[in-house]
Amino acid sequence: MSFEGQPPAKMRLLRAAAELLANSAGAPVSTRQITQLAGVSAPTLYHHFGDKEGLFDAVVSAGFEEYVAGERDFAPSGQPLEDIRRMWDNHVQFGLNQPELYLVMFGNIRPESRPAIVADAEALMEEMLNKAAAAGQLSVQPREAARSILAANVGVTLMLIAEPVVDRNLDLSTMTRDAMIYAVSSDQAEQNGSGDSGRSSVVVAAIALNAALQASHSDQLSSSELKLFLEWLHRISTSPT
Amino acid sequence: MSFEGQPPAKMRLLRAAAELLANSAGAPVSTRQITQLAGVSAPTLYHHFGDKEGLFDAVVSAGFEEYVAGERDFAPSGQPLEDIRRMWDNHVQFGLNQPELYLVMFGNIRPESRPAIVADAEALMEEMLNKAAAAGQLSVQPREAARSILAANVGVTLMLIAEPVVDRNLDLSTMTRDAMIYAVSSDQAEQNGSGDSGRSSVVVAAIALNAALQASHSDQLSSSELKLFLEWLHRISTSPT
DNA sequence: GCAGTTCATATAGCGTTGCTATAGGTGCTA
DNA sequence: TAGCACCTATAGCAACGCTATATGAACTGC
Repeated sequence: MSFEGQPPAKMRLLRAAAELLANSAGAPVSTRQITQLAGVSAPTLYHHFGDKEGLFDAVVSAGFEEYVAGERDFAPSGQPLEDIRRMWDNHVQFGLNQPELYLVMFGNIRPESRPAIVADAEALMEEMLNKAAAAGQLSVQPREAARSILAANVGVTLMLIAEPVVDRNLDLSTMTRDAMIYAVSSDQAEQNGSGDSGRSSVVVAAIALNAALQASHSDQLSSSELKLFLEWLHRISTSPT
Repeated sequence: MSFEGQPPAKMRLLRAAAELLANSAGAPVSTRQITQLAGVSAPTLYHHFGDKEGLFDAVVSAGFEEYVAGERDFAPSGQPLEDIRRMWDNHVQFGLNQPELYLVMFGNIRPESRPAIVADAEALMEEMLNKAAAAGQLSVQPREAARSILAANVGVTLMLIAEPVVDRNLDLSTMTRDAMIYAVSSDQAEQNGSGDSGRSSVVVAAIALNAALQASHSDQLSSSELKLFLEWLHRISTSPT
């Protein structure tokens, strides 16, 4: 997190607050700790930031801008939905790397003090989804999809933060992520991310197709063909992960 | 919120805390306010609840147990997925009715102080999902689905709480809810509401499986089997709507 | 080169917070 | 009635967020 370009005391306050917040492990961070670490007196803090929350907002803004900047640096992959997956994962990683910052941002949001950051995050997500919509891959409004996906993203990240580090399981994130994208995209063949989630997506798709075939009395295959088809389907569905 | 059966001072503390918390509009509630309203002195609070957070936990527990009780009173509709929708809506409504309580429960959860309530909520959701799984309507493990849905549910509720009351739009909740259930359920023709995808679920599933197979290099079928399998898949995928 | 203004920082301390060391009362069982 | 838990109160500590006030430095206009 860099705070260049700020007057020295202001910058040192930001740095001190960020550092203490990052290492506080849930304990509240006091203004006295911050001003002491910054080598500065109390009124300086209030001169620059108004109050404690103002300082924290500034820290969060800086952190979030960095996150957004990193987000934008991704070369678009040409697959908007893939970009959105990467965005989701980045969001989760940001939260897990800086849980205190994240809790300040998304854990304590209230109507009267809603950080503009939430709106920024929504806008960023919407921007990505616009590309997906332009490519005909979206079945709902980009704005609504963005809000929906972001809400789920926040919920998942908070849940993961709340879990003891040892049994944090990112499958929760992957699964929810894909569920949201799946539900929002029109071209569901786009699904299944590259890499390690590929196989389990095959299984899911096979399960879905299996169930769909059972219910639909499709007549595209003869009964003998169908029998063999279902057998293969079963073999795929029960393949080891 | 009822606290019957408690010793008088303890009960009055719980009631006072609940009332102040409900009307605090985001402002922090002090132990002095609570003890004064309860007509009790400070040490009494600490005797019964250990510390402030202990008291808040107790308030939250009582509120949540009431919510759970109401949840269980629903006569099962026979359509598990419909019950889950109702459960989701109830959760959101609970959060919007008691935002302060809700933020204490889900907004500030940390590994070292994770309320057992989250686990309870997960268990409750899982219980419902088990019925769906028994009815063959689930394409993923009930436990994972429960965690995933609950995470999204929490995220949506927090987002709605963060919004000014005037432009709160429950469509965010409905859409995310249906997206999660849609993605988690096996029988996607079962979906109501936005079933406007046009294509039959068989086709969608076949397309999905096709794409998934292309990307995953599955070795569950021999190359000749796979060739025929894909051909059939293609035939299903291109069947007339 | 100097007065006026503005910005940045410091000393000291106010009121409130969460919490506790200590002790007194109350009602039960023996 | 003695003893013993349990519950509650008085008084006060250390830490908190924050501010009234004052001092120094840097720039501005003449």
